[in-house]
Amino acid sequence: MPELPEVETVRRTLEPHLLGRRVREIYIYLERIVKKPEVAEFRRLLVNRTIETVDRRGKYLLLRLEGNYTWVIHLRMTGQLIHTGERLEDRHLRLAFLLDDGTWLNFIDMRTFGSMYLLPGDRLDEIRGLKTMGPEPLSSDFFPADFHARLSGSSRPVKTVLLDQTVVAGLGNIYADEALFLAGIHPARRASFLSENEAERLYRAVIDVLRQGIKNRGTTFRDYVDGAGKSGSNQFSLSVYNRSGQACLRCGGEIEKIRLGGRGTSFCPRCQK
DNA sequence: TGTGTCACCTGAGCGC
DNA sequence: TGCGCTCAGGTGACAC
Repeated sequence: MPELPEVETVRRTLEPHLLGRRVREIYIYLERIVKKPEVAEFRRLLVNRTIETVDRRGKYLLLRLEGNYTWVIHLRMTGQLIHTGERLEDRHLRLAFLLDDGTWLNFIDMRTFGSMYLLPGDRLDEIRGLKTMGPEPLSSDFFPADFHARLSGSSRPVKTVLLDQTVVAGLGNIYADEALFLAGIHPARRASFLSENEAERLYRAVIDVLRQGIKNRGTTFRDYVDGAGKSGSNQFSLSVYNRSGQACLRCGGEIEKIRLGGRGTSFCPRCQK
């Protein structure tokens, strides 16, 4: 599932192919992927506009276009954005963009949760997820004290709080479980009960697991591929996620799986207190 | 206002 | 072999 490291890897692999390019034609096979504006206006605004930057905020890709427009893409659960020489033949191809150099940007999404927007740069606040998004965990304005304060303000389980994009941007189920294991914190602990020391351990762990995920070019269990269609390798470096019933790599105890906030949550009951 | 639950979706895996 | 059920999870909407 695309979380921050996966979206960042997609961004990095697409950037050299998209910078300075213009969309020549758009093929839309599933209109509801386009959330704003109306499909006809989306098409009119996007065609022949030069892509000036390829950025990321949390799990959103932000393609800045000439004329101060931003093309916003969220991959949600199974979205793939793949640059190719030919249009891909795939039953889950939802949109295809022919670029001015004759190459293609394919948007494949099996479960069709993905979303696209095209808005003037000063109207990005119309996307609620962007407007309310918390600090970027790999940026210089993410501080332990602020992170602790955000945790302290919630009585929810700490795992649930880590998934809240208004608290910290970009974490999903995989990296939240991994960060909690690295920090030695039980996922069901009330966030507001974490000590300053524990919050700082978790802060470091969040940064570490995200950096490792980027270094390994993302985690591929089934659907995720980068902008070139290649799988990541971080699934071979995970400690707890998708390892329930197996031995903990640290203590040898059995990894357990519970549900928190409706999400499967893997952890080591011996190592995480 | 904070929190929990559900719907959106499709395919894989499982039991019968 | 085929059917039905459950599970996977990011986010917004809704209820309390």
